[in-house]
Amino acid sequence: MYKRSQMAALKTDIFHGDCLDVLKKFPDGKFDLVFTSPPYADRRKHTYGGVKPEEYVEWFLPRAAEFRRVLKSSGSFVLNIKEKVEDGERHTFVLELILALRKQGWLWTEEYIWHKKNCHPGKWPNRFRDAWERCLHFTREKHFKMNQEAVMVPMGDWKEKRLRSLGTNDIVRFQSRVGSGFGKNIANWKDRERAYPSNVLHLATECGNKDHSAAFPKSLPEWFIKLFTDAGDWVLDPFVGSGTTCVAAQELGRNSIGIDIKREFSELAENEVESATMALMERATKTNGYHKKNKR
Amino acid sequence: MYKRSQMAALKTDIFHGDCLDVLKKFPDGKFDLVFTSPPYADRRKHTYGGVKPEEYVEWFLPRAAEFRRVLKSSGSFVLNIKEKVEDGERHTFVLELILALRKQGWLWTEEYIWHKKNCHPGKWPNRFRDAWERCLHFTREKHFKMNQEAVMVPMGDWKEKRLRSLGTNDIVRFQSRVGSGFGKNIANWKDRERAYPSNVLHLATECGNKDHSAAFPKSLPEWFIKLFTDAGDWVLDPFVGSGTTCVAAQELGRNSIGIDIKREFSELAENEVESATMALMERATKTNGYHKKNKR
DNA sequence: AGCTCTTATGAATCATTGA
DNA sequence: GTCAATGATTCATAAGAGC
Repeated sequence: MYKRSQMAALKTDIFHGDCLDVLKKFPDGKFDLVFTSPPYADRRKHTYGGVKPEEYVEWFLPRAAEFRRVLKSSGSFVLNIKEKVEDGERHTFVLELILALRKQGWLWTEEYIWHKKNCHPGKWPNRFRDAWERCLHFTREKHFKMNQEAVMVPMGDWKEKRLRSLGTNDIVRFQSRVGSGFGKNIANWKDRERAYPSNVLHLATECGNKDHSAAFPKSLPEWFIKLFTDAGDWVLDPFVGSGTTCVAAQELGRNSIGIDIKREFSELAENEVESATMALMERATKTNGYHKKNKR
Repeated sequence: MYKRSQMAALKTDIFHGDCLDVLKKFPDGKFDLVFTSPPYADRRKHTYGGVKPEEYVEWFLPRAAEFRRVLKSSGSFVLNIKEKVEDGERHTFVLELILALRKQGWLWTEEYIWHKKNCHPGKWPNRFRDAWERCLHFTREKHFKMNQEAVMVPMGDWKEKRLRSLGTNDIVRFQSRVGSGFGKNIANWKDRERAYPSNVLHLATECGNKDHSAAFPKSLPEWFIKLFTDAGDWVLDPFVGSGTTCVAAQELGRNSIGIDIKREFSELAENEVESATMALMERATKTNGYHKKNKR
């Protein structure tokens, strides 16, 4: 919850264009976190992104160099990505990208796993449903900003009391919450103890009744924003899509810049951010309502 | 549960030596599955395996060539591995290994994630607990043996509610199909109690009362043995350690060969297999007890 | 408010058909 | 023959409606 005065100071801007060009405007070391989910390599030319797997690394590297320039030395770069299947095999372009980014000077500090609890259904003779994506964590330096306490998870004495009455599915689900820090019921639990999460995040993909679709749920950037930035810091998403990262940043009191090459996306992102702003302000107004009324 | 006669026909052998040499004894295409968790690369020389990260790929490749030779063309090679942290960064030798194995002719069909539900505790300033490992799935051919039904899991509780009435969207989806698919499909769903798993495995690490610790729980090889072999097939673990893979294979009615270069391990594995055999036979004896008594 | 129940849909992949 | 489009298959979640 943020007061109006704080919100007013917050900046959230969406730019239309190729991040390679747009980022030229920004000074060195502006951002504390780059979080993004770039267009995945795709064999078909005319889909969004349309970068062929063979050319992906080459296409990505100059952009990554700009991310590196505008990132603070204490900052983090989190890349949400997953290789598709082509011709029955997993692509190797993500592996090659990791190797190439290291050559560019990035440290491959960690690989977080996003476990998609409700992955896409389907059945094939040679594989199961793909229920995970990589969240690659790169840094410029060995020492970087990390607020581990910000993503701690409440834990109850669930082992003794509840475990027996639950089915296996519930246990998995419970573990999921402990691992991720999300889930509505968590607020209701008595906060007896708090535990650090692991490097496996259990989040469902958002599949509400929205007319557009984000690549990832808001809770994904939320988690990394809380972990790698403080309030008032600057977050960048160079492939912002429908604006999810910027909305998350704004709601958490961080400044953010989003860039997208598709006009329909940058416009959509602006709308998303705007309506999120309205919602936040409304909440803030209600919270401060009594004072405001009296002052008038 | 297997009868004595079946068990008697089962072979489970442990060999001492470097798998590169030992495998020379075996003919081409003997095995249906190679499941293993090799010694991890380690900077410190005197630990088990003692292979340096820089030399890991070079060390692994000739052995992988032998695995490939002794594997049936319909077989699978599952490699449980995870890069350690060195100097604050994740090693890249696993990525390089995947690329090298593809060059050797393997197909990188899939990457399964083993989510370690109760992973090792610990706290570091720059990372969380590591709660996952890779299970890399390589094959020789695009079409290979896969018994998906053998690893199906109970469905979530959503099913009962869902099936009471079909949503309009379901109807639309069904209608998009040709002709009589509608009724057929409902029947499919109604009888379905079990669902196919995803490529994320939720298994706890074993923390039993044993005085030694296996690298992975028995349930890990069990899952892949059920998935990629039939009863009576042949399983190989070229770095068998304490024998977990062979025990799992035997209990599932598969023949198996285990190899380890450390004598203490190959001996331990033999003991493990032997006591597992005893346990199995005892169970079988009890099951068949009535007949046996009468026959005597 | 807090349940239960309904409904849409999601960075999927393979086999088949069509150009 | 190569490449692109379409259909078939499938599970779990959360928003929204109803009570």
